[in-house]
Formats: sequence, structure tokens, C-alpha cells
Amino acid sequence: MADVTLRDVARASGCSVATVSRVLAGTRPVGADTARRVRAAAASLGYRPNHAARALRNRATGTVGLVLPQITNPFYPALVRELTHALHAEGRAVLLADCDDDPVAEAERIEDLLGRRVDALLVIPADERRSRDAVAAAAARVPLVLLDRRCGPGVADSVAVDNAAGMALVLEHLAATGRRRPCFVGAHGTASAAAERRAAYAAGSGALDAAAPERTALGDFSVAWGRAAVDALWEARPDAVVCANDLIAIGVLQRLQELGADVPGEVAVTGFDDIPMAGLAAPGITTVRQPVAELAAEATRLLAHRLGADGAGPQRALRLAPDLVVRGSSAAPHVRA
Amino acid sequence: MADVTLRDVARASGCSVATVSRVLAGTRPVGADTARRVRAAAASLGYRPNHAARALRNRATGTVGLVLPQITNPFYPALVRELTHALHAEGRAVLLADCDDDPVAEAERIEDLLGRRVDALLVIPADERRSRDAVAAAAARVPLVLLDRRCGPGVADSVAVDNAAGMALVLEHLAATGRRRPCFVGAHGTASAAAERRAAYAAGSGALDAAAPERTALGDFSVAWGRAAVDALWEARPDAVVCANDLIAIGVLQRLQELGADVPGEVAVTGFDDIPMAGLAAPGITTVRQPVAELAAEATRLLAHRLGADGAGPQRALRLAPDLVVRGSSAAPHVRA
DNA sequence: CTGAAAGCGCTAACAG
DNA sequence: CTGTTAGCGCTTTCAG
Repeated sequence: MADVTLRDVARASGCSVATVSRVLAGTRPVGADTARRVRAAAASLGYRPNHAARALRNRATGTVGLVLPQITNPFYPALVRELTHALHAEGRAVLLADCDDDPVAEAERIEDLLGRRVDALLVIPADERRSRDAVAAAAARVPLVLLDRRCGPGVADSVAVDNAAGMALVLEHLAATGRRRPCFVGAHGTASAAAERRAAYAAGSGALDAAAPERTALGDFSVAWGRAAVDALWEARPDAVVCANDLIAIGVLQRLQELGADVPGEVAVTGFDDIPMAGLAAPGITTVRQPVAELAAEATRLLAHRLGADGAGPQRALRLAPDLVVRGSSAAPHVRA
Repeated sequence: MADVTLRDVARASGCSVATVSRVLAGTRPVGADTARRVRAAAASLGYRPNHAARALRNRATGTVGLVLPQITNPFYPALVRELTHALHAEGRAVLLADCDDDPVAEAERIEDLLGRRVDALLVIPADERRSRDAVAAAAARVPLVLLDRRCGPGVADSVAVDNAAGMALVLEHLAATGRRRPCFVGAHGTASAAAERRAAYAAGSGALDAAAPERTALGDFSVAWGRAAVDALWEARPDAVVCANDLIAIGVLQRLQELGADVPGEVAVTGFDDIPMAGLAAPGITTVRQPVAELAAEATRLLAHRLGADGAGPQRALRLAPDLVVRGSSAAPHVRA
């Protein structure tokens, strides 16, 4: 089943390859009658354009690379879904690269994608600092948008959730439902999710209780750390545990329940991201829902802009406001009592 | 920053493009001295081969398409991770397509990938029946391996977990820990996960209790169904609820706990797949762990074989045996009593 | 409006 | 061992 080429279609429709190309690409006006003949011939032969040839000629592959730290991070599948859908809708294909949280592997994957002539790159950097060089080098060669995380200022366009706004929503909600002794279980590091959420808690929790900003424990973004943090913080008897992400919150909730604490009667627990597990815990975990579809839409819009004719312009850093999803883990204490 | 081509390297190293090509591709013997000069020139100019040109010439893009129903299905991220790693290790790139569980979208994505001249396709079909035509058509054009699910006999090579073996492990474990009144919460449909697990329960549970095969409720693979099923089955007071996947098991566990049942003291709960949430439930859910890394390795091996020189041979259907992961949800009753 | 022809960057005969 | 040459399939001047 030899592939059908433009020449075959040209022969079958009795005109030149140039004409066929013009008809099929709609590049230039073509006689209505010729056009019909060409289309008929193409259809009957089952012609399919060869993207490789097109890419060579046009210097554009219609492909974007999506580089992410770990597809198994439960927050990413939803993002990947929205991104691929948005890009497919524009006729682009997505080359996926998982880096296993390793900046070295990340640099290799980015190199490979550039070699494959992706038109643009969407990157969720693995590490705030160690991803920087590879990302900056790539951004010098193709349009690049940073997603979810950044890697230092001035590297590339970026789109992410407004972590401060999200944390503020949590604190407001806790205040409104009568909590007065919050504590925070966060993560070390300078990545935006860690640093910004930490800072927002520090800035906002003082309104509930002057000592609240100090009731903070830092570890990593894991269930195990959430469990461990409870053992450090519970003796201070907080009435709310604000967690930097949902995995931590799941660990916190589990450990509190093991210790016999009443959630939410005695203590509320909140997360961040709204991964699927957050809704499945019992009670469901109140959390900050990232606007995943919008993040994806904005990222692709930014890319499309950079790929367009007037793609110049200053670097952009976009922050999208999240929503609060209230579930059982933070139900007002008196409702339950 | 004009791209550096073979010609530039040839000029810089004082030899022909053919020679440069041979050095860089290692296709044919080349003088050691020339080779060194070429490599030096390539490095200093920052030469990067143009994959599009190569693809056009070689009629191979070094790319495989990965088509899956829903990346947000919690079992797939781990599989995608292993697949991309395995393929990257062979120097291939992965074009990802998410179909949103829609066979029509799936057919479109497959068409697009074929147009982009993927060398091969890895497909997790969305629907046993309605995916069949598109998959069969694609399989006629490029090597194609079906993963996790099949879509009718004789369509293409396939790799999947041995569902019957997994279910047998569960039943053996329940028998060994003294359970005698199991019931089954499964899913309708003819997809392998649904049908084979259902059949294996029907075949194996009779050994525990002659009436066991009849204590079966069928819905879909969701948490909501798991919850609903409990309301239908609990009055029969089974001492074990065997679920067709982990999502169902999570729903079952939640609902049982809400009804005040003691898990595992009074009733055991088991799942299938070992998605991350299974380990995070409280108690952890005993489940059948799919050999994800091996599934990915076998699938890529099969593809590599088909892409190789001697890629002919009969169609292959490979079944991999899973492991049982015992967690708290099925701890022996007397241990707890 | 249409055709002829020149490549995009690379590889593989085919000669030397 | 190395250079010359002819395309892979497509788009795009440039003529007509």
C-alpha cells in the first residue's frame, strides 16, 4: 500500500502538483472546477498529506512538546488532559516527556524535543533552580511557556494559579466558620507552590490569631509528611490544619483520625489543588481548586500568540484565581456538635 | 539564529555532506582523522540533526503514538510513565492523544497520528466494540499494540494483565484468611477488565461457598457505584466484598464504614489495579497490583519487534500475572477481634 | 488562474 | 575511504 502523494493526485486529476497543493491547502484562489476535480481525486485515492515533508518545507511541525516532572503526580493528569485537548483543537499534536523529577533527564528530554523541531514547548519545571539553564536555553530557541511552576524570574512566559489568593480563601473560610487557632503544614523549597502558599499563610493567618503564623511545620508534599506533621503539631491543639497541598492534607486527616481527633468537630483540615483523592477521603477534604481548564487555555493562548505573526512583546506572567471547594473536613464545628 | 545544517558542518570541516552524514550517523567506515574533524566542527557549530528531513528521507519518524481513553483514569498515569520511559530509552518520542472515552474522538486522533507518520501505535481502546474499526484500520498501516484492553479478537498484538489469575489470588487469600461468604461488585460490559474479572469470580468463588457466585452486583467502574452496591448487598451480610477495581472498592469501603460495619473485622474489602488511592484509604485496600513496568516493557518490546527487520510472525496476545498486595482491608478477622 | 522548477536537510546509491 | 548526485513530498516563487 504505497503512500499516495501529491503527484499521484495531480496525475489523477490532470493538473500540476502545484495546483493540487493550492487546492488542498487553500493557499490561493483556484478555479472552482479544477478544485472539485482535485478534491475528488484526492478523496478517491485516499490521499493523506505527509507531515514530515510539510514540516521540512514549512519549518514547522505542528507539534508542541509537553515536559513535566512526573505524570504520576496526581495533580497533573487533569492538566495534561486539558492541554492536549486545547492543543488538538488547534490542530497541534503533543509530544510528551516525563522527567521523573530529575532536572538532568529534563534537560535531555528538552534537547530531544528541540531536535525534533517542536514548534513550541510547554514546561512544568522539575526544580526551581536546577531546571533554569535548560529552560532558558530552550526558550531562546522556541516559544516556551512555563506552567504551574516557575524557575526564576525572567526566563519565559508563565501561567500558574494565584497561590496567595487561594490561601486567602482558605483563611477567610476558616475565620467565617469560627476557627481561631490555625496551624500550617507546608513544604520547604522555593518552588511557587511551596513558597507562595507558605508566605500567604504567614501573611494572612495573623488576622485569626497573632500566634498563628508561628504554628508552622515544613516538610515535603507527601502523605507521609502530613502524618508526621500531626505528631509535631497536635499537642498545641489547633482547631484547623491548613495544608500546602492535598497529599499533605490526606496524611494529616488520617493521622488525626488515628489519634482519635474529631474532624471537623474538633479540628478542620484543608488542602490545596483539589486532586481526585481529596473528594474521596472521608470526610471529603476542603480544598482550593486550581482552574485547570483555564490554566491550559491560557497557556495554549500564550503559545499561539508567540507562534503568530505578531508574537513579540514583553514577557508575561499570568496568575489565575482559584476557587474554594468546601467539603466535610471543615464543616463548622457547631453544625456537628 | 539560523539553523546549522550538514552543509555548514561539511564546509567547516572541509569535506562533503555525505561524509559528515556518515560520521554522524555512523553508517559507514570513515577515516579516523576526518571523523575527528567533522565531529569537532559539528560540536563547535552546535549542529543538530533535523528530524523532519531525516523522517522524510528515511520514511520513519522515530515517533510512536500513544492513544488512551482518559489520562485521568487513575490507573493510567503510572502506565504512561513507564511507557514513555521505555520508549525514550529506545530513542523514540511519544505523541500523546487523550480521547475522553469517546470512540469518535479516538478515531480522529488515530487518523491524525497516522497523518503525522508515527512509526507505530500503542492503543488502549476506549470501547470494546466501537473502537474496533479504527484500530483495525490503523493496524493495517503501522505496527500497533493494544494495551490493557482489547477490542475483539484478531485485531492486533496485545498486552494485558491476567485478570483471571489476579482474581484467583484474591479468592485464595480470602479463603486462607477464613472468609466464607464473599460477594462481588463488578461492572457491566465486555471489556476485559469487566468481563474477565467477573468470570473469574464466578468460576472461583464457588469453592468458598456454593451460593457465592450468585452474590454479584454489576454497575460501572466508579466510587459511586461501589457505594450504591453496598446498599444492595449488605443485608446479605457477606464477610468479604470482592470488587472489580479499586475505585469500586473505595466506594464500598466508605459506605460500609458509614453504615457502621467493621472493616476488616466484620467484612473484608478487596480491589483491583492498585491505584495510588488504594494504599491511602483507611484501612488500606487489599488489591491486585498490575505489573505496570512489565506491561510497558512487553508492549515496547513487541513494537520493537514489529518495527525490526524480521517483524513478521503470528499475532501475539500476552498476559502478565499480577501480584496480590495485602493491606488492612482484608486482615484476618481473628487478628482484629 | 495554472504550470514548471527550485529547493527544505538529509541519506543512499554510485562512482572514483 | 570519500565525493557527486538524485531524490523523499511538499510549498512557493516566477513565468505564462
